[in-house]
Amino acid sequence: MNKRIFQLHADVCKALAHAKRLEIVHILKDKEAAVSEIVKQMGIPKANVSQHLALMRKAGILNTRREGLNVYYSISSPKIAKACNLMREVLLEHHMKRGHLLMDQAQKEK
Amino acid sequence: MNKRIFQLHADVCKALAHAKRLEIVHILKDKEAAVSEIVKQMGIPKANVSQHLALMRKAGILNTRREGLNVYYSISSPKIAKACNLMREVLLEHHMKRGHLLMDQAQKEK
DNA sequence: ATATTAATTGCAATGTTTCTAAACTATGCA
DNA sequence: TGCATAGTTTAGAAACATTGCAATTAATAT
Repeated sequence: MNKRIFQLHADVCKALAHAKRLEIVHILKDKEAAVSEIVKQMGIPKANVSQHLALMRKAGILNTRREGLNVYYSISSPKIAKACNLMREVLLEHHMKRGHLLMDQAQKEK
Repeated sequence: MNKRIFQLHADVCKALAHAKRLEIVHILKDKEAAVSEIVKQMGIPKANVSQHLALMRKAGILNTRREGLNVYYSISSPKIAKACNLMREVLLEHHMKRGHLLMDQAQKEK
């Protein structure tokens, strides 16, 4: 196995390895959205959203298209959504097994 | 959608987001291996391998078992291997499409 | 031209990750 | 016990990532 492939693969993983970016992927999972729409749904500064979008675009995860004032982002491959779902299943398996009841923990915060 | 789930998901992604860790996952993909076996295959310091293994174990990606002097690591869920394969396909699609011929680049190095 | 709205970029501050080297723990055996 | 082998942990330095804020670019309309 070629070590360069592991590095490229790691770059894709890194691009997904952030809660806000996974939230963006979730927002885009079945329809494109303009930056301002994503900002509205996430409630964080536009500059920060833009930075995360640029990073994922650079990693080949998102595509972009301008229409007038708006820039629309979309997921570039359905396989990314599938990979995300598989990983979510893994984490649910593990955290449920260990008695980490996600819903209970969720109630302790914002 | 609960924001905590995105954080947990990001934690799993982070645990995979490193070339050496993906190489370890590849080594373990269909059989367990002792630390010294992984060290031999990778050619990097044992302490460093141990750190990466501990990180993935903490993230729930690897399981561990001691037998005498040796500690054997294995992948805890086949879904992780599947998720890795999907992601690898995505990266191959994207890099091939763009004329980044991986094999050519590979010949320039070790 | 100027103004307006949408989005991106540069930069500094802060926090996180990775690595090496050395110290340490665990097991087995003479 | 003492010693060797296998693994882990710690400490500290360097590299990298994240964020907010201000400045900037882009498109459009007046």
